[in-house]
Amino acid sequence: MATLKQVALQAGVSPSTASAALRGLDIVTPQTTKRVIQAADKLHYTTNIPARALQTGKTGILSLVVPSFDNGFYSLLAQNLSRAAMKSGSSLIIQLTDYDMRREFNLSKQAGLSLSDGMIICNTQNSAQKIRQAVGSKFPLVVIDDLSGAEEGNCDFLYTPSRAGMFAVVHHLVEHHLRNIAIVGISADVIHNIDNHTSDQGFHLQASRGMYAARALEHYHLRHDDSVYIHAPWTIEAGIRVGWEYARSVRVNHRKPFNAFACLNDELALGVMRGLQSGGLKVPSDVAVTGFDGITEGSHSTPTLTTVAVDYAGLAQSIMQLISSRIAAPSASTILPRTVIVGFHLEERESTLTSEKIQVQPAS
Amino acid sequence: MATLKQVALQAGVSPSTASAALRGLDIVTPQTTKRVIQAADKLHYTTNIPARALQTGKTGILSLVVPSFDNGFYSLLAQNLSRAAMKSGSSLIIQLTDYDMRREFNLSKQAGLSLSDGMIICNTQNSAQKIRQAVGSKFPLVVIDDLSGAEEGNCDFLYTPSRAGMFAVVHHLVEHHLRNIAIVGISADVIHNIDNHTSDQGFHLQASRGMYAARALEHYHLRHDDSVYIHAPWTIEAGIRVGWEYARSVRVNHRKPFNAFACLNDELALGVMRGLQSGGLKVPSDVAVTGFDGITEGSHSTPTLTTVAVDYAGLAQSIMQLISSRIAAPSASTILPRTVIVGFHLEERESTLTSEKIQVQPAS
DNA sequence: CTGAAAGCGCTTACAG
DNA sequence: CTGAAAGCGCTTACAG
Repeated sequence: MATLKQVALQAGVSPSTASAALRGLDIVTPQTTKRVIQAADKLHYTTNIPARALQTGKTGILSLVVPSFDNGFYSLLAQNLSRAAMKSGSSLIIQLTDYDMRREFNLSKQAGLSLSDGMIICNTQNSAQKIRQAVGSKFPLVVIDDLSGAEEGNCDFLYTPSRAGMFAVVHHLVEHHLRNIAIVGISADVIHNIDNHTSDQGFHLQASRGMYAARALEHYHLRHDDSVYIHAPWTIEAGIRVGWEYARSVRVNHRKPFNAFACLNDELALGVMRGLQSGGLKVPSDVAVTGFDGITEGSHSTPTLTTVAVDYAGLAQSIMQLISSRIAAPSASTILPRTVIVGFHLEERESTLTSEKIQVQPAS
Repeated sequence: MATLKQVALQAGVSPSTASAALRGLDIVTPQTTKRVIQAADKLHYTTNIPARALQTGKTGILSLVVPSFDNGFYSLLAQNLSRAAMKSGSSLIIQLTDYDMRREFNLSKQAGLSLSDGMIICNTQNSAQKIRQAVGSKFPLVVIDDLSGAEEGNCDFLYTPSRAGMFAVVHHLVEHHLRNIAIVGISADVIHNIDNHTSDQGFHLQASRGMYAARALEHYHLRHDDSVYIHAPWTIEAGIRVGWEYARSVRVNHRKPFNAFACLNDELALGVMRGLQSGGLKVPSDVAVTGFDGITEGSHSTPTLTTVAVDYAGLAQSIMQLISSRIAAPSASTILPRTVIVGFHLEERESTLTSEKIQVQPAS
């Protein structure tokens, strides 16, 4: 490995000049710059990152902390962020918490160390405030779907489009005459208590997405008594159970209380479809199903899944902007916390495909 | 951020002693060690990685280069490797090539630089030899399912269990009376020419897995004329097309030439099932389907997919062993190239579930 | 515009 | 067993 010193020697300049030339500083003559670059090429020089990092304090590495890749949301996030990082010349270290509180905390702590310039985290076990403690007060930090909802911790917040997304889903269902909608992934209890103790309990995403679903039902004058909310963890397994149970109750009672299941994420929706089908119900003709996230699996399932497809490229881009600006900022300056809500589009697929579609006039 | 110097001062020793103490070298008195550790704790000291790296040449970072996370194989690999790396105190940088040759080459080059201690790559566009060129001759390198099959490049090779896996699949199908087996994902041409120009064309995995499938058919005295091999890229989309086409031909000709489709990877298998079903055929009663890889989607599909489930934890562990030993080795010493074939088990699921199962005596 | 000097925070011989 | 010195490969003020 050639060093800067060798390059400087080869080019007949001092290391300082070589350094400036290679970084394209315009305080150096075009000619010398050229000479230096040629020398560098000849020697296959590449700057030693740790050495530069030691001096500048910047490694060009970003940390991404997510619970797991089992949920397609996180692997899409990782994939898009990895691309975006590469484009801006950074590398991405990806660490998994496996939904473990201590590991989440420790990984944050590590990230705040000397290795990376900033961290993006999908924290599921510790509040943003706690994460901030772990990384240190000045460390660039982006929190995705903040679990506390408190937006404390002096970092940048990024949210999936729960409000607009759930409204779009309900609008879409109503357009298709599907007016008996169950909301899967939230209990009526939580909906009722949302205003009392919103955010201090660590499942803000679930609660807020559920709440917006409830608001959307009201908005379109749909049934929204307690029986409409079906509690379930946001996993495929839980979804299967919900679908299966419902199918069983239909068989027993000879009644179909719902014609659509709006699930609060895709995993759940995928499970629900499977459960319904193995229970003998047809999707969408007996019951339509919708998801939220736009994970890849939903485009390959049988039937394919109508869902709120998050704009992952945009998500990654926003993250890079937020974090880059903090990394670039002189440490003295304070950028105030910012909040970004990601874009989406409603991906209409087979799971809500009914023959007729009507034009809906939303209630004012 | 506290520095080693400050810790030393606090503990009343020299930086060199503090350094040795913190690294647990036994050349330092237990008492002083203890004092140093206490001082470090008190000051929340953590060693500056770039500074250490500058000195030692080791960053504790490993690079993983994969094409994309769209194929569940790569995200499972990443997930398991990330865990394994964490366990041994390293971090994992994950980079995506998007199946682009230049990017694959450039990322390898970067990895060989000063940032990471070693690289694990699923190269799909450049031969191992080319990758070796990019990273430099001494850089620790593990190649997964080497695309050239030439095993040149002086690195460690890791393979998925194509031979044993395909034999297990065919054995399983035969046990279930499914003796008319199509192999999906390889053309008869390649099978015929396998011995002539095995490996020089950059799709060794496809060719060798296909070849072992062919051998397995022969072994069990099954039909293995050309019509049995169905060419298709290893993607869901291609699989859908294959399944759909077959269903159509069955409708037209009123004949079912196959009762099982053994697909060379899971993506393909998932697509085939979908294509068959939307073409009106039932899986497994009309045609059984098997995959290869054991990606998560196969446990959630309808029906769930019988597949060769690779031992991902073992895979990750093997990789860590291979690469750690090279990193630890004094640069003078040369470790000869090693080859590891990963373990697996045949995951029997619904896609091959038939009522009866027979005991097979493999042909000798 | 260019170069000599200092230093980032560690580890590694080498004396004592 | 411990410490003073040198140095890893850069960049950053500061003179010229």
